[in-house]
Amino acid sequence: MKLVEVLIERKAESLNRPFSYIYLGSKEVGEGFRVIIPFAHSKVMGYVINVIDTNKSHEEIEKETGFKLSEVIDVVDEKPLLNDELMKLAKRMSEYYLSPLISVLQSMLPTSLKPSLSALKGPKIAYDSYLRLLDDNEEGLTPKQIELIRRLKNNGPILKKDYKSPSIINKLLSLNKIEIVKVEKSRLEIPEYKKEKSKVLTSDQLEAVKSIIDTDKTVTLLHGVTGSGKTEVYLKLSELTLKEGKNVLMLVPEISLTPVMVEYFQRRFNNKVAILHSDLTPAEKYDEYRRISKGETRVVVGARSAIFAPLDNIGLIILDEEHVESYKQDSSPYYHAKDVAIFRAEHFRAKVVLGSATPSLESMARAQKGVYHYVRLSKRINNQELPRTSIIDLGRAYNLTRDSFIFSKRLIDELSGVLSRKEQAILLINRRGFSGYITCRSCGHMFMCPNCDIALTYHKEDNLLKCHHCGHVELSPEVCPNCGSKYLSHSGFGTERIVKEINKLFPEARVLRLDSDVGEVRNNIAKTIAKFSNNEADILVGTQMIAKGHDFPNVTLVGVVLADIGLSLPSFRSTERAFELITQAVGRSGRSNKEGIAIIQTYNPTHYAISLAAKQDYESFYKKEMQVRKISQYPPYTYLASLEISGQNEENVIEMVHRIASKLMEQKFDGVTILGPVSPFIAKENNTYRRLILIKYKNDDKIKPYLRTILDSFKNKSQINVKVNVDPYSL
DNA sequence: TAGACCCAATCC
DNA sequence: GATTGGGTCTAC
Repeated sequence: MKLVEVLIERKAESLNRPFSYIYLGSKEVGEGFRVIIPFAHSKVMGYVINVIDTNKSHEEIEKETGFKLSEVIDVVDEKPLLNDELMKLAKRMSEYYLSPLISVLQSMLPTSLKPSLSALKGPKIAYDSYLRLLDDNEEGLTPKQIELIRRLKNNGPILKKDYKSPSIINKLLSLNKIEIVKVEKSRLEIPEYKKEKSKVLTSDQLEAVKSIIDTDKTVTLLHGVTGSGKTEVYLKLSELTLKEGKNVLMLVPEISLTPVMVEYFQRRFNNKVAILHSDLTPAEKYDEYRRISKGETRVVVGARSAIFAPLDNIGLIILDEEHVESYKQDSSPYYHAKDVAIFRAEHFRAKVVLGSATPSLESMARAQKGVYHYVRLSKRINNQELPRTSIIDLGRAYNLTRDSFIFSKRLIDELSGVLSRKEQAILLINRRGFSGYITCRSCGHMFMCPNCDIALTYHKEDNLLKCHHCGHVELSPEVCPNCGSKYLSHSGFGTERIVKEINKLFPEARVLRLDSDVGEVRNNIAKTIAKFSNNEADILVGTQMIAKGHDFPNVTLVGVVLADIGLSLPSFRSTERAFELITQAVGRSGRSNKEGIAIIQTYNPTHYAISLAAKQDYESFYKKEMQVRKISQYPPYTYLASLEISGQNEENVIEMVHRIASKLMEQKFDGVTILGPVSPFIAKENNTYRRLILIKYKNDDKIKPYLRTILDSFKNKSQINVKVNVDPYSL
């Protein structure tokens, strides 16, 4: 008899422990197999983490453990889902991030292979059926049958669906003249490109490649200004890695950047590329995952979750635009793709390359300390000039006209210049929605989400108020429900408002809009970007997603419509984020032989994040911001973790968070500071109340195990949930 | 007094 | 996280 220990698919800390079952069947089971089991009045999927063979009887085991044991209903898999390396990785992540192992596994695997009952409804292997010749003896056959036999003889197997007459196929099948062969097919179509020879590198690029190859450090920070040709360095390094017989994992920060990167790799390396990101359909993702784990592909390109690609024998992992926050998953299981990359690289003795024009302070600090190897690319290819940049102070009346509240005189002038020269412009804003929030001008009433503690956002397109956190939707009101006034203020502005403003000022201009609302529909991002690249529009209006990576040669004007948004967000990273966004946006302008300019509109023209971004002066910003971090003792001077307590009952949550905070403070760990309890940015979401405790620490060897014991102490409390976010980005 | 509704307990 | 069952509320 087998005693099977399984993790349950539910991702609550109170269920983060193995449950034991009896297995009497004859199928193979072991670590990494999924099983279907009864659990608390329902059926669930379990993930086996241990199997014990025993001679003891059912009753004896129950007496020993004190549990009533149920039987495994069925074993789902024929072999373990993950190889040794990935299983060890999952365990290491679960320890480092203090996240339940089951939720790490859930996010590592494609939907259809997750340990979850719903996965069973997911896609299966797809096949193409081919007709293959067995016997070419034509005796006694009709002319039509002979025709098919000869076609197969001359051309080899053909797709069954390409041959229209099933009766002839069936006849020949029954005569054993032909057979049907099933071949696995991939449902993701990756376009083919003409193969290209590798480019001749500049001396800077060559030196960078050489230095990365030579270093004995695992991680290299490749710090290259925008337009310095980092991509060519990636490609050269990949070429060398592949030559050595090792494989390459290439990460990009946004799904929308994958097609471009895939094209680069396809042109160089001939159909060896697989794609992995969360916008593939479940079937496509399943096929790519299988293709990779069978070793049919040697390069994987994708966004954050591609870091879990079941690629073996990895020699090189590249994170392009390493500073981008989307590499950090800020929901359970919390992980940063950079850390996972390093974990995997250590296992394979592979190299990690972090590329950026504006490295995160954390990475730069590590490079300066010598933890990472540091390589600088300081020249733009072809010695292109950086765009001329102007900061426009929106607080000065003389910068504005009566025609527009949003665009300054200067920006309007530059836009009309771009339009008349048939060039292109990008306008950037970092918030979505038509206007931020609606308020009543008479009584100040705010329209709030009934489930969450945040304001509803007004969407012009469908005239609805939407909650961006729980999905609550309501009709946009005509009058204030509080005082009956019909004067409602639509304040703030987003991409929709800007598009409307352009339509008013330049009715003839062709405008495209790109933000996460547009991007929700599959492929829309790629389509919009392709249209803009093809000069099918004059102006592209978008949120941060257009600031990164894309190379639009005809763009000569970049406008940051309101640089201040983001500066005042309640996060110690907001200044860094604003600096990066503006720097990257400015770098989009003038990427070919035409001169580019950038206009930054702001109410804070003297803020160092804005003035230094305008000058593209990373070094000064780094120094300045590091001082700020040092004074306030934030990363990279300390590590940060947040402990979240949540539950339906607000009073219980508050009482519990205070109890834990004082317990933590009593410990008086060396180099550990406890902050809070604090209310998070969103203190109520979906009728669940949340409170946070922030923990700053210099090293984790005392505090992490202690946090583990706190989590463990909640294993029999289900009204209150606890989570720890290690290295959090949003609070 | 049945059905609706809420909450806490339990899960091997 | 899902289900259950028991307690309380509520409408006729």
